[in-house]
Amino acid sequence: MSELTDKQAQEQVMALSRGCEAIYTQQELEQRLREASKAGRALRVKLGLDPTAPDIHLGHTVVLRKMRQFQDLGHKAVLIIGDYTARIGDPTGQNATRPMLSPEQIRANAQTYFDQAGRVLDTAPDKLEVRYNSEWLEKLSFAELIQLAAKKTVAQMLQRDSFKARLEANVDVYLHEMLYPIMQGYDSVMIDADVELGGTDQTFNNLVGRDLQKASGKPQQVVMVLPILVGLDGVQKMSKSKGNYVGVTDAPNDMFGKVMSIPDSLMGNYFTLLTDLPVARIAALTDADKTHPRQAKADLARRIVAQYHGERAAADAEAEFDRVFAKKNAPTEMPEIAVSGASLNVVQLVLRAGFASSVSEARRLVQQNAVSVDEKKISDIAAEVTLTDGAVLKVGKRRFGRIVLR
RNA sequence: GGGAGUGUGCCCGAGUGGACAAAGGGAGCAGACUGUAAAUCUGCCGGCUCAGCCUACGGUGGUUCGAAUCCACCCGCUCCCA
Repeated sequence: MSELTDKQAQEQVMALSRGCEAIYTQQELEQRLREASKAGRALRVKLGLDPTAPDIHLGHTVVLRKMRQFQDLGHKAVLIIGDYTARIGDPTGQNATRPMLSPEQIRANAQTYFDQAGRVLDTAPDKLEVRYNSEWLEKLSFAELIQLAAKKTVAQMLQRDSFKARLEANVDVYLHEMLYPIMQGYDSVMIDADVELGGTDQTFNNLVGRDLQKASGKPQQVVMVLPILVGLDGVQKMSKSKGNYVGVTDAPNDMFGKVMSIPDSLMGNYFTLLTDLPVARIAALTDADKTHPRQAKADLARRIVAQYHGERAAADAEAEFDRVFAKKNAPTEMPEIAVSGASLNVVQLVLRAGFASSVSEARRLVQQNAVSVDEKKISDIAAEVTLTDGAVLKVGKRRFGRIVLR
């Protein structure tokens, strides 16, 4: 890496700032970038991982993409697997009874995580370092822990929003929860982090890292806070349990369709956080007077799908989407419904296809005029459907199945 | 340790002896309208061999012709005092 000019340094800071909710501090970031280039070394950019949630969705990629940006500028990603933290309990106090994870489970989760995160990150050995925090936390003595804890005051710890809110709401805050920020901060000390990335919910923890580094006589890390991505419903944060997510392993067609279903108001946000499109372009795309929202959204969907499946798959997904939802044709590929005999009751057919989880539900769908076979609506629950090989069963707007005779 | 509350369907929440599969809201599903957007309107929203039946209001047992509702014990959660 050659030494950065003033202009280059500023440009990098500008680019790295994109999408960030906050940076502590931007000046320090610029300074760090300059120092690193001068010394010919890569910055160590830390990201802490919870090894309990290995399924990566677009929400996780916001931070991962920021990490990738650093890698592309020649810096090193340092992933910290919070195996020790996970062994002890839940850091947020949300699920008090989270089961402890065995080392094997943690390794397995971490592996899944890398397989998926590798779709965003550069996994070249010189660009990625992986550490487990049990490596140093396990060795920490009680006395050392007390010394660390002595670096922070109770008042400082109570500044954390989640603690404050819970105290005010009379919800229990356990003592050990106060130690999580300390442990995570200690991770930063141990790996000499130059920068730490994290979502807004990690702001406090990451800033504690700065404090502990300072107390240890080390340079303080720059903390870059990224927003929590809103899910497909446009309201709640994206999460698997809320079902409002797009997984990085989702098939191209699903990905495309899911993105098309987001509220228009969310497009700007997604463009900014999930694509590399220049800000000016995004402004034009999200201005309804300049671009029809439908078109802008298809553009967004195409770009996102392309990141995970390639341009070709993205184009195919778009064509398929148009075929099914704009032109109302059956998809080219659909699950098979294996049946036998000459005819079958509609309700049973819907059930067999797996499009309803109970007879009642299947019956309701039929009564609500949601079921058709080869484009012909069937609304009588007593109707017998003549089984033809290759006939298409459609339930609702998006569930299709092809009848296959056995 | 003492006292006071509270536990209802996916979630929130009303219901305090019969008309309760249980108000209302949210989520979800379906239909209309559309751009698989938003907003809006309509219907559905425990299960089944579906004009009927079964299971369900923290658990067990009891009172009663009849209990989500009353009683006893138990379990969980919360608050106050110590």
